[in-house]
Amino acid sequence: MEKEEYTNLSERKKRILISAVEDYIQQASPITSSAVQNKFEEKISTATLRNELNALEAMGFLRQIHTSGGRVPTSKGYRFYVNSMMGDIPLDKKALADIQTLFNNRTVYLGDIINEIASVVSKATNYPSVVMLHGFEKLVIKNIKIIPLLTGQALILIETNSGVINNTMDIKSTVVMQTFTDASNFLTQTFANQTIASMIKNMNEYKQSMKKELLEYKEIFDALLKAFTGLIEALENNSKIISSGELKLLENPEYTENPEKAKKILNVMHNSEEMSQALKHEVDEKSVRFKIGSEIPVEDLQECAIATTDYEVDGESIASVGIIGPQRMDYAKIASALKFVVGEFQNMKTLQNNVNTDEKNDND
Amino acid sequence: MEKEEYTNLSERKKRILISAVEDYIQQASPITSSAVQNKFEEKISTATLRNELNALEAMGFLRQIHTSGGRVPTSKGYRFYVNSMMGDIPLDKKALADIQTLFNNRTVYLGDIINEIASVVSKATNYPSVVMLHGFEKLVIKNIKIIPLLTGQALILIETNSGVINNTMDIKSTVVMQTFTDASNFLTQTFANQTIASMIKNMNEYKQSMKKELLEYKEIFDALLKAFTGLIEALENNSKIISSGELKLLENPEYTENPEKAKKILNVMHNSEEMSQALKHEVDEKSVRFKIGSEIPVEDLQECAIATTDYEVDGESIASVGIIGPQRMDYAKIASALKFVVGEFQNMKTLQNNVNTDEKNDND
DNA sequence: TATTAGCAGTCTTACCAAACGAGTGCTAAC
DNA sequence: GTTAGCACTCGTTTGGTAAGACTGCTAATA
Repeated sequence: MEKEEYTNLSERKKRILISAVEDYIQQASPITSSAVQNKFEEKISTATLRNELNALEAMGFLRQIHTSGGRVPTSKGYRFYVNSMMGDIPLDKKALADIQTLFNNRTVYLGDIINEIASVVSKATNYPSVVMLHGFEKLVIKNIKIIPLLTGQALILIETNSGVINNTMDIKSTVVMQTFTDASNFLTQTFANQTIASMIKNMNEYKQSMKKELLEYKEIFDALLKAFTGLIEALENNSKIISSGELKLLENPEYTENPEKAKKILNVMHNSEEMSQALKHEVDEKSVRFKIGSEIPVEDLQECAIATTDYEVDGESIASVGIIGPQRMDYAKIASALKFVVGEFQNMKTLQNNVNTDEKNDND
Repeated sequence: MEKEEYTNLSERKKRILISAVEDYIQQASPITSSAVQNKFEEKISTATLRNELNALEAMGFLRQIHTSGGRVPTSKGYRFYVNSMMGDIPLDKKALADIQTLFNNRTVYLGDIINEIASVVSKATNYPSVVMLHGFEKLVIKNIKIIPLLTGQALILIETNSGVINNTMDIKSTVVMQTFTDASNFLTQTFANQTIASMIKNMNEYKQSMKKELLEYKEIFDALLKAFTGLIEALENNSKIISSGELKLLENPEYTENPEKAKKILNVMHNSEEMSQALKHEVDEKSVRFKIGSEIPVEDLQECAIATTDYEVDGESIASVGIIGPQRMDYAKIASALKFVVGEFQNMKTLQNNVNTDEKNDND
């Protein structure tokens, strides 16, 4: 349907529309016929441009706020611009080099990695970023270690194919050290190369059919199970949104002039229900996807645009990574930055996993 | 000097000033003679109040923006109010109960604890919070564990008297498992009950004088030393500010009407040099300290007020915890919330440390 | 001497009208 | 199909006025 409408557009109309949208993205003030004239490569009068802009408005790509005030792109206008740009993503070497300085690749914990993704994405795009972990259970377990602390707690470390997950459990002081080592080995042997989801599913079964000599692990199993179901519940309920750079919204005139709008958006950003709606997308081939204005199924974001991509590990999507900004955003730059940053994180993980992925388990 | 000036104030002037400041804190609009009249317990005419307010203005406690527009407290006015209030901090049971729901006491890592303090303080006070770690090296080491991961890195876990510090180091794949266990035990035996500072100082010496049979630890020592000096440098340079709830600034009319001001403040909040200046204070007995307006030695914060307190472990101040807001803030409520929240964190730590602090080291 | 009523003076805010100007739509000519 | 030119629209700025909120001051009062 979109495609058909676009065929109505003459080549020149297309170029004019692109010029117009680009002008608005840069200037943040309504597009006038003379502004387009300055930007446009061919010699063409403002009167002709007015005719063309008028036609584009009639087709729904542009919109006038008031008669004498220039035009502004509609969501449809931005959508056309984005579709026409998506082929050639500019990879500005200088910019990529700048982004590279933002990385800190000493993180091993999944939580830290997610935070770091959010932080780097926001810095690289200059917009608030959001990361939602949705594929936590799909992570593949590589190694499990239970490490007792002096405080009466124990640290549960689960190495996965995407970083280390950690949680704590309370322990009885009667449990002796050897038990933890044995339990770690047993857990690793039992669950290695399973997903978190299947570990949780199987753990109950194992516990039932447990032989006598392993009964001492029961306490640990129980605590572990509790810790993990708790973690997953927490992720599914509230805390699964990680965001960064909220303040960058205030760098854009549309929000400094109207802080109420910014507040609304930032509120939605912390509502996991709505953000989940906003970030959701059909499976398709594109690595970076845009939702523009009315395309976003969340009331308070319909004046915004959202760019999203997936953080994938071993081909599985673990998290959605996105940024939120005004519709007037630099789509090309954002697409390339987002793609690059998330790609780098994926590469980092892949490299690390290859280091000694086939080394045998060594918990003792 | 302050005290002397205050003695010039009649009892009634003091009460009027307190009424006036309170009114402004609640209403956020200039104090008028009739507003004070409504608030004031005694029957007193607006004309008399005008005389009194005029006198208070002459003494520098209040200030008029323009002739016909009511008055606003000066920094000195707020200071008087704060000093006169500091005796009786109200402990609203309901509010404290609300705050208590914000705690999540399953954190074991120092970094997470610091983040959590920032987060809870901000939620409890409704202002942006800042935590600066300044006493990292004063932490006392309890236990050291080096845990190899499958990715060719090793996790360094240092249990201290205030949570676990973690860092990573790269390892050669030739190092065998037993070495890590032995090294952990050796490190713990060597450095337990020393501070981080003295560990770093002594580590080099130990390395020099190391016996032959311990030479295999050298690699680990080197990596460890590198990891730790790196961590400390990072803390001392840039990343030592943890903040939370920046957006809450926009809930106050002084900043929604003037987002530029908010941006300025938020910028300063991420400048460790300036924040360090702003949070610094003389050693004194007070648990919560206020700096008001001109008392803050940072240009861009001179329209603000800052409340700070120390996060202490075993009597040593580890971090400064503070909030930033307009001078028109609810000082009493903030003092009690800040004191309560940080106090709870301190208690939590103390309890945990007491659980099995005298249990012997158990790394194998 | 302290308090108060009353009033004049000051300054802000709201409102309105006029002038301005940026930008459009339309028409007529090319 | 393109363009120059002009009338028109509508937001923005400016200036000027009226209303309202407070204050400072003065003079009367207890």
